[in-house]
Amino acid sequence: MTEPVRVRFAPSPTGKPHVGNIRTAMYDWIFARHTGGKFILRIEDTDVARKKEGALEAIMESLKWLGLDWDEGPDVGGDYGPYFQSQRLELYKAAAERLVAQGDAYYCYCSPERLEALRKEQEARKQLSGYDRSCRNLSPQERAAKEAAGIRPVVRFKTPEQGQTSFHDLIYGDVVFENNTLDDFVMLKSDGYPVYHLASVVDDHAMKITHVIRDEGWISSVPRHLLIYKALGYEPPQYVHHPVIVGADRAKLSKRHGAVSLLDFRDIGYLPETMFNFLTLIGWSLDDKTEIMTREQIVKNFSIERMGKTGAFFNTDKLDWMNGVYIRGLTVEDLSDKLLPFLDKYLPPEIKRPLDVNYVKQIVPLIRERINTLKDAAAYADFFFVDKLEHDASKLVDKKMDAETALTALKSAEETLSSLENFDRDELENTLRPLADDLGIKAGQLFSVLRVATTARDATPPLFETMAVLGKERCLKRIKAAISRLNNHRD
RNA sequence: GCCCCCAUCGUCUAGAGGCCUAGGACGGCGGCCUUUCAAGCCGUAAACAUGGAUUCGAAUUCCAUUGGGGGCACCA
Repeated sequence: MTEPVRVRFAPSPTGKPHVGNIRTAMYDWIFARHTGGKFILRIEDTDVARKKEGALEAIMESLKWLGLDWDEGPDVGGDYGPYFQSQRLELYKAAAERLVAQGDAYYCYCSPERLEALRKEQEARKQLSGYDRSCRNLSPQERAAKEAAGIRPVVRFKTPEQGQTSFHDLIYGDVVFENNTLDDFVMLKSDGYPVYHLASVVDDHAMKITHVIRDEGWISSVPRHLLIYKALGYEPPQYVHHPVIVGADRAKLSKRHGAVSLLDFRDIGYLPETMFNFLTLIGWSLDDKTEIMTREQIVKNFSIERMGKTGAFFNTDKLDWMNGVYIRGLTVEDLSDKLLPFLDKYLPPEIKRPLDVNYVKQIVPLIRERINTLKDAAAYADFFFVDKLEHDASKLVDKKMDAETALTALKSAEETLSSLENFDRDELENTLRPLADDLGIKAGQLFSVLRVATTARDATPPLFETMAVLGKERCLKRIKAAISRLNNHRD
């Protein structure tokens, strides 16, 4: 019988998680849900210096926004807590001391200065090879002297100098390392905090983690982990390393690649379902054609075997397209609700708040297939809200028309429209098409002038619908304004 | 310098020896629809890094080379 799957997302609280970090969490979560296992959130806060205020909140917020709920973690607890490594220091210390007692580790009293000098020298010789093991065989007397001098030691692992360490990665396959390419790495710092290698091994074992899913960059530290597992007599987990997301320069994604935090995408108006779908598709595919998938479909069909091993670029063009697909799939009600806070935030400040929900609902069908992010709506639809339009005289006069004709058209339109009773889409069309005939111009020409007059734009949703939503009063006012603008311009 | 990983259209990918004159998607280009802009639909250009080897047959296997990425911290 196989044990139930337990996977963990183990971020260190150093900032807002970017899409690469979060994709790892997604694979964890999807795999857990797919197998009916548990998804655990563990905070690796063992580096006091790098810890950032608000990072924990940002991590949880990111996960929640994407719908990645955790079964055990800092806030919800669980049988294997605590879930902050800073609260598990005794465990790491005990493990380290045990390894020292067993002869698999030793105390090292080398000063940071000495290590720094050593590294410098190795770099100069182009022979980086790690710690020189000078404390590996200190005599009891030597050690006592160092202790007496008040030096707080670190604990280093006694890496075998021969043999090899290998493992089978579920994505990358078999990987072999020569032990003599590894050094005696630090497990426990002098401040009593563990280093990642020790802490993650101790915790993964204590928390009964079955699969370690993390990015490819960790492959090179697996042998260290394996060595610790072996010394401690623990069974190692299955390893699942996945490729990273890269920036435009093909280097691993990081802060310097711009706005890549997941929460930034939320704030620009990408939908969580878009991000979920899109991010899984970087590095995983269902088949040779399926791209738009619900969370349920992904969970149901997910498999590690179908994950790739090549680093991938985060293509925002495709993301925009996909977000558009999801936006168009929303009901008017739903999209209106989602749009409201974005309109509120990004529409010009002089527009009266609160915005009229029912008015927004009328606008939504007109802009739905014209926006790719929720934020786009404000810039696209502001003419529905602003009070005074700034007409561009050159736009008012269509290329195929002179100012005189445009003016005449606007005046006739104003006169005709003012007598309309319903001012709905059909009535507008039934009135304006014949009007173009009467004026002796093409329908398109008339529509063009009216479009600019009523919206100050040359690209808008369909004219009749737009005018109907704007309403008779507002349209007539704007047409009048356009007429006087043209008059002034002519003089 | 040493170690590890990777390599199909511009991008994300399908492809696990013959189904590949390499499929899909985004983006590009052309067209249709059309009152503008979109959306939608149709079409089109575009890739197996290179060299060997194995095989009747290789994008698929093996070995080099080249290129890219990562690691070699009292960071994770």
